[in-house]
Amino acid sequence: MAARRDELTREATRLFAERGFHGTSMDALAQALGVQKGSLYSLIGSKQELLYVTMRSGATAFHAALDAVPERAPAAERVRVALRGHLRVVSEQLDVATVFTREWRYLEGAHRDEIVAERRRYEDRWRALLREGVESGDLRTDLDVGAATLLVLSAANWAYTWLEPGRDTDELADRFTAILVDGIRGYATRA
Amino acid sequence: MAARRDELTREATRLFAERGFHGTSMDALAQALGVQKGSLYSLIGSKQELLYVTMRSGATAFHAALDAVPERAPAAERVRVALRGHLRVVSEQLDVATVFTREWRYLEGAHRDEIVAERRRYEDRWRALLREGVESGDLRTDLDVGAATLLVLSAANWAYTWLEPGRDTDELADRFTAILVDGIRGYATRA
DNA sequence: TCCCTCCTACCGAACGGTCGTTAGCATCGA
DNA sequence: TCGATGCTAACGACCGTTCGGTAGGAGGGA
Repeated sequence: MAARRDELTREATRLFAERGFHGTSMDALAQALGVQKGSLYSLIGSKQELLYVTMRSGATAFHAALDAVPERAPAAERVRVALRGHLRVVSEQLDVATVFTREWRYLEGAHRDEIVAERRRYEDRWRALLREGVESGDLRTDLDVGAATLLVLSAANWAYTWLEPGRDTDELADRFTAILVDGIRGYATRA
Repeated sequence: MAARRDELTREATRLFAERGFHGTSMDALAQALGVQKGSLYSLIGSKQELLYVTMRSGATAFHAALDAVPERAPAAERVRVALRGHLRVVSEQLDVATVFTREWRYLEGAHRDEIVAERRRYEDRWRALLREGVESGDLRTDLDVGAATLLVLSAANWAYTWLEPGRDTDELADRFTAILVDGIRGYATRA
């Protein structure tokens, strides 16, 4: 049941991703559903609520991807799996990922606080993953964990701007991991 | 002369960065200047034009930063200088950088085409920089230049979200460069 | 010095249109 | 019969933009 409501939230996510939250009117949304804009309010309480349900499904998807990272494994392997998971979410739910990383600032009130906290928690989990790698000796002891976290999260958060839906993201994640783990320096110039 | 107009574009950039283009009304802009909204139109032709001048100064700033990268120098050093330049622009002109990377899609018509081309050219210049590093032997011959470019541009483009204005970005750029060049792998686990 | 013209900046009011939202009523399948 | 879904019409607020008018100063010619 509530199939029509799902249709609405899906269409809303798509338009929010394409034109932005403020750039999408309830009227445009209604037209996409083939319906009068007043009719939308028998399916949803407000435009804000529409944004919120998108954000919630984004938060759920990204955290679920991190849940699949094995507790006991070499750090490089854990990074690889985490990056694979993140990029897979982005490519399989590109609109959700786009809205989640770009439009969260237009949430208001308690919903906003909640989503901001979820985003922060996601970053903290990544930071912990890298810190544990240093502590276990898998990663270099002089690694700047803060900078490394920033770097990998940048790659993850920027992916929605260039990732084509349906692309093989596992291989891509592995390439990123390879660069992160071993660096770009030429063999000949290694000190 | 035209001092008042500069004041307007500066305030517009600030508000576009804070609330987004569609989230900023001409009325809010006028209030920030202490003026009636109709009065803005003796200083600027349209809201679109206001967005465009911000985008232009962003494009100019980022390209100028890349111009300062030495032609003949080890690739790692060139990456370091380029990254320093980019992050310096972001921190010194945070609002401009924010609008440039986040609000460009709301430009319309020919202005949009122009700015999109500038953004693409900037990315191409980065890609060339890394490719030349491989060709000169400074960077590993098996480096995936596309993935490496994506990685470094992600870090650059995401910086506006976390960089605090006035922070020492040179040191930060060097830390990023160090990770990119040598990787995160622990010495003990090096193959 | 005076006058006239031009320019910049702003005013207050209004334009037609769109915004998100609400109310009351109709339809229809379960 | 009842809940889900949709309609039409309207609400007040706000949108970006245009308008005619005006204050004040700069510049130039007589």
